[in-house]
Amino acid sequence: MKKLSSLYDRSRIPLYIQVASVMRQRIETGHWVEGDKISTLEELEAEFGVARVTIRQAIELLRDEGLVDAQQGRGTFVSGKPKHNRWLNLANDFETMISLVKDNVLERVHIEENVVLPDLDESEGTAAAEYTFLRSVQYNDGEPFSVVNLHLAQDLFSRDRQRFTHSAALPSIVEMKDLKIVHAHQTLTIGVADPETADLLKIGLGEPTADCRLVLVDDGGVAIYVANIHYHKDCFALRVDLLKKSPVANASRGLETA
Amino acid sequence: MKKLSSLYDRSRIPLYIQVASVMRQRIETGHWVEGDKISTLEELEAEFGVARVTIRQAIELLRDEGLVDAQQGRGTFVSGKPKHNRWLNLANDFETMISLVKDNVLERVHIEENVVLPDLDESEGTAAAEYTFLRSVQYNDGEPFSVVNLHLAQDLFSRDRQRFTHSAALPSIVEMKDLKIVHAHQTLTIGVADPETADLLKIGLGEPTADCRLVLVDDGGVAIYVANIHYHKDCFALRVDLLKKSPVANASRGLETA
DNA sequence: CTCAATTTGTTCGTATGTATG
DNA sequence: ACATACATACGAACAAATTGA
Repeated sequence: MKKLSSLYDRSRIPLYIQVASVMRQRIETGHWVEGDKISTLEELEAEFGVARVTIRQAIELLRDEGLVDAQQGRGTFVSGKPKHNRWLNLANDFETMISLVKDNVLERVHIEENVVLPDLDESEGTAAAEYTFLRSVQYNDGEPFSVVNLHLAQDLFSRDRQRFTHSAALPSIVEMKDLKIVHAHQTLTIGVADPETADLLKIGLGEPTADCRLVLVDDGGVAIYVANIHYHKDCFALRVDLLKKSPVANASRGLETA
Repeated sequence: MKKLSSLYDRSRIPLYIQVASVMRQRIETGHWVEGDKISTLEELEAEFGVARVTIRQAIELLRDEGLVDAQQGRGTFVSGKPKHNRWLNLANDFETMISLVKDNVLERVHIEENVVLPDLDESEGTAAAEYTFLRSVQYNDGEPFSVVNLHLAQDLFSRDRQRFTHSAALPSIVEMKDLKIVHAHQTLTIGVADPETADLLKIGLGEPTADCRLVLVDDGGVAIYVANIHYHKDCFALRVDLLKKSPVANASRGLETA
């Protein structure tokens, strides 16, 4: 039998899904424009190095999503763009971050007091004795776009249980005048959704997410705020202005990037 | 439990791969520590709500990766962490970026002169009449970690063909004293690998990548440098210092470089 | 209008992969 | 380990719709 394509060997994800992903991206990025006739099955067959039926399966997927319209004898045409909600969620400075977070609609799904920090940090301060673990889901237009797993120093949480329980923690923290944040940083990576995250974000298990680790350290060198945030990959974009030293002026939500 | 069965509906990725992803993540995050005996097949079976054989298939995958060691009659033990090479490739300011790029080992895989910019930009300057398209792969330790698709204004390229052909473009550009960059920004999203990118990065078709669009605009408002960079998801991390050097004193928001 | 070329749609047979019990 | 069911992928052939010479 013919070997499966070499690309397929590298990831065991079904071929037709891989192909569909690529075609979907081409539509999204405008490489294939709406109304255009895309390559014929034979061309695609050759380009991707897969069987005709496999291409058809991929097109079938896109058709179900309303992205293409295949007409016998004529060709396959792009019939729409995937609605992508790219919100600029992340900020490059503390001020912007606070202002963004303040308006977030969130739902606390889990709270557990008096826990220890599970994964000790490397060089981002020392751990407090006890933390409160808070998991929340952030919504935009009723759709979940991120899951926040926050370890908040227990003594901080105890100071205003009510507020920390029902609203975003960050604004509450900055309002504590006696508290000095001497260090704050974000590290962004790409991860995969575990069962809980997948469930909360309504995505598939193992699908990619933008993972952001946000740590605040006080003047005692203690990591008082350790958050692991998983963003839905389609609801995430980060814009960095490379020349301006001042905060980016993009405080508005719902801003399109493409 | 059929909790996972419903998750499975959302992503047609084979179940045992999804399960393996989760287990891999547990090892990576330290939820399962090296040397530990992980849950028995029966427990996992119950937790994930899948058949015993499916769990075994997942464990088989992890065993091939050297992450676990299954011993008949004893149990399955964590035998190692996935080695991930997380290099901090991206920068938040222009100077840092240049210094990072300068040392990059890259291989030009494709050059095409006198092309037009394919996807016109939204609000990031006007397009030049003609561009040179350069595709290169960046290596670290012999492993490819990013693919750069660059559209460079044709007149710039013509000024030093030799150099642009064989080394990174960014340093060459900043050295042109008569050229004024008035705007530079990066936008980061999560995308999927198309056939060429997958081939060059040695990953599977449709696997997630960190996509970075980098645009430089000169004092004429022309986008002279438009790059779409695809980073291997495991070779990518972006660290943002939220307090450092950023004027937290919100008053100082002047200093326009235009 | 017919013919031929093009292009999508359908079906068959076969092999292998996935998942259950 | 086995039996079963269904999904995935291939190649090839054929059917049906469209287009234009």
